[in-house]
Amino acid sequence: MPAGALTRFEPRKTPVQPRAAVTVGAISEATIQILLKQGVNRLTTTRVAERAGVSVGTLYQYYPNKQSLLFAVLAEHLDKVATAVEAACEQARNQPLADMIRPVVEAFVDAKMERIDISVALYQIAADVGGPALARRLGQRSRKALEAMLLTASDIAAPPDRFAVEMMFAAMAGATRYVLESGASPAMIRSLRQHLVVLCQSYMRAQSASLRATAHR
Amino acid sequence: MPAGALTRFEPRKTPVQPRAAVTVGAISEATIQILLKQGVNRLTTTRVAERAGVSVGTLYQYYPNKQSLLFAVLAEHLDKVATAVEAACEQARNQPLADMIRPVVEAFVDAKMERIDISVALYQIAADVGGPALARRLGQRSRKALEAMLLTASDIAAPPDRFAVEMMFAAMAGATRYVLESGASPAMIRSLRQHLVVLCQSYMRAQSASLRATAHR
Amino acid sequence: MPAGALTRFEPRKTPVQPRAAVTVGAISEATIQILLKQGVNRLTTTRVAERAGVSVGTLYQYYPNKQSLLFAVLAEHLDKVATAVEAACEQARNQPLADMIRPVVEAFVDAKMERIDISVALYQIAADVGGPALARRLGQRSRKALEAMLLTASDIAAPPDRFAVEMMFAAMAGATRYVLESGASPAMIRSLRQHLVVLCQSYMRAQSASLRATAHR
Amino acid sequence: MPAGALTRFEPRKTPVQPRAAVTVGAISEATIQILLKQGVNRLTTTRVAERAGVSVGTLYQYYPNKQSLLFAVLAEHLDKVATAVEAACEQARNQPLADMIRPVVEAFVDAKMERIDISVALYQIAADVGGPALARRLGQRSRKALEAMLLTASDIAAPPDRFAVEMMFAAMAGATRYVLESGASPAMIRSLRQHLVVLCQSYMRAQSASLRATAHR
DNA sequence: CATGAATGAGGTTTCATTCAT
DNA sequence: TATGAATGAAACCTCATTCAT
Repeated sequence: MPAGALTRFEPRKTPVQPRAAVTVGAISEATIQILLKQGVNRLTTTRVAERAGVSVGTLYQYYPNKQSLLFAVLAEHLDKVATAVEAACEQARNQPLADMIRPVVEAFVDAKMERIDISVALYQIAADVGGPALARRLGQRSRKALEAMLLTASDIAAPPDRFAVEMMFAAMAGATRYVLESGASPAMIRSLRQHLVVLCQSYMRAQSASLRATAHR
Repeated sequence: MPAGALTRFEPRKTPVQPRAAVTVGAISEATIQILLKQGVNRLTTTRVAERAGVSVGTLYQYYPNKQSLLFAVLAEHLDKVATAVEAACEQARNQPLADMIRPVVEAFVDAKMERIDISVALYQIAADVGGPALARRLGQRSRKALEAMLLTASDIAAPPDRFAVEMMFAAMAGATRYVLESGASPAMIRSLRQHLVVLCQSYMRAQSASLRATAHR
Repeated sequence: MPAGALTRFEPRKTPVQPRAAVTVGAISEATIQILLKQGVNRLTTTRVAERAGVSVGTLYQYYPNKQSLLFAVLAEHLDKVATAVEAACEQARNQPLADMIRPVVEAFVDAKMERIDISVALYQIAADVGGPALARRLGQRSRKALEAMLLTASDIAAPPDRFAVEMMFAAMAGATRYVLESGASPAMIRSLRQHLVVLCQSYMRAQSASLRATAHR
Repeated sequence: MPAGALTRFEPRKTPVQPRAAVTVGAISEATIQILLKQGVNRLTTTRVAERAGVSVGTLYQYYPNKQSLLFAVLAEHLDKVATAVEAACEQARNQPLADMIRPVVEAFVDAKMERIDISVALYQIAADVGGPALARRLGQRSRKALEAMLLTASDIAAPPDRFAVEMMFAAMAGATRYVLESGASPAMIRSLRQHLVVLCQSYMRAQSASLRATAHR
């Protein structure tokens, strides 16, 4: 996906009247439902409209094409996740490394799990619709928040470098995806939370330790 | 994708005659090429056949339907990766933990990067064709090999548990995917290799360390 | 288009209030603009209304349907042309044939060229909206005016017959259309004027000359 | 229509097998029939295919889109007319002006009238599909043939200039169109033939006479 | 009167798959 | 066995028109 291609998916018009806002919400929700119950291949604009209780024409008043609909749903979800991570990073400043990582990781997992259905549904459409590009955008936002937070860690001389933070985030996302696509039982989710905390803590520690050694010399 | 759904995608017949093998190879390669140059949405059986230099009819002699074709291509790739990981695990037995992890991680990354084009192309179709299920299958194979290897580690009392190994693998796969979908410049790939080694080593160390502590007491 | 079909297109009501007249004018103008800038295929009632600065609902207050709108615009234009020709015929009575033809032809060309944009735009919709029938109506009006004028020609015994006059008019319209659809540069328009004068003069002369010869014998 | 836009309409593949040739012919004919019996607005690709006795899919094997179908039908017709005019011009060389004009005009009218249905049908689609551009192309071909012929006229010093020839052709086409769209009874067609001969003869005579006068001086 | 959200029939086009040659 | 013309269901999307506000 070339840079800037994301603009193609912008919604057609923002609903102003209350009636319209309801309609748009119903369409979003219908999209998720169909994705979950029927799968991407059976996701058609007609079916979405039908389930949302409106006509296709109405759907196309708000989204210029099918992709923009999927894009909007995906973007909204990713935005929520990124926002949750950012908030957690804000909260967790000025603490030892391990105490920073834990709440952030937990915030990420919790945000993903709040609407498990949505999370699972959206993996299916990420491939079309510029999913990678969106994911990268989300990754960058989170990375910045993480970096800012790590600068305030009370027990390390220098924070891990930019790439390490990206790696951590990508690893976290990958493991979460794996669990979600494997069924995501409550037990698994609990394990995921705990293991991801350990994984991120030890990785960050490893990346910053060497720097601290250098700094102390 | 419900369990057992994978059998639906098996190819129609295994080519034994040399001519047939060539044809099948050409079709596979054509699939990748089109995926890369035109995207999933423009991947049609007719186009694949055309690029492979055969007629659609011939394509349908080897694959009962489009999904089975995609499935075959994806399965072949994942199989190569799993095999590479298994071989590395075999090789790396009876060594300290860190010296085990490194070659295995590197084997994984290298297997993925050997045909970057294929890896990238296949992310696009994974959703359609039972990708998650296949990935899980791959994950299990690799996990078994890893577990067997870890049992022989010379410097830990007890290996990380099953879930931790799965986590590690999923994290590795997720980070790799992120890099591949971000463009995968040679520099990034090098960084990925190094960071993943550290990530996996420190995570495995963390998971086994506590056990060792317990064991030593 | 069957005879009588034109009545179906009459506008819904003639605006009497000044505000309404402004609205109707804006709608007409918007129709032309869209026709020119976007083409018939993108001419939608919504777009016309939008460009005219009113809502679709308002548009439908003045025109019962899309066709009636197009019809009105086309009819208005053709009416102006016919009126211009009639006026010229009125003015040019009681003169030698050649001196009659010239001002009438020039009046026709000038009427068409006064709003080149409209002329060009309307060729696009003529087919849909009973254009041929309207054109015939225009042709008849002009023919009558021409016949009346030709009866007063000072230098011929008998005027060309009815069919010849129709031919002349059709030929004039055809040549004008050709020039308009070829781009209608100022130079071409000048040439068109001159050549059409010659063409019509010589044709009319030819048609009436024989009669004169007969009459003189 | 911008220059070069015509290439967009080229047919998708030329039929080679006899079965395919039949199919293509049937599609063309069906297009004309629907145009005549139902009008442009009811001309849909589905309907064309249905009447041709094939499926829509088949239609799209030979024409990449609806426009290309219409374009092909129109182009074929115009080509026949141009060819007829060229042949007539070829035949009529080295004669007095009037004896040249007559057969050429008659050839044009006859070519148009050979399939009156097609001629009438096609006026409807000319507006889309680059009709003006095609008509211009036809005009140029005919003009060249006419110019070449006029150079051999035995009774004039210099032939009419390029623009005059174009005018004559456009006038002829316009008058013919008028008659066709007015119903084209046999009687009208006979009159049209005769009048157009006179019109063209007298116009060409008028345009070349002045030159002859110049030449004799 | 004006607005503009909603409607839904219907149009264009694609593409997996079959089967006569 | 290989071919590729034919199929037709089904997808996406548009737009003239209505009607509750």
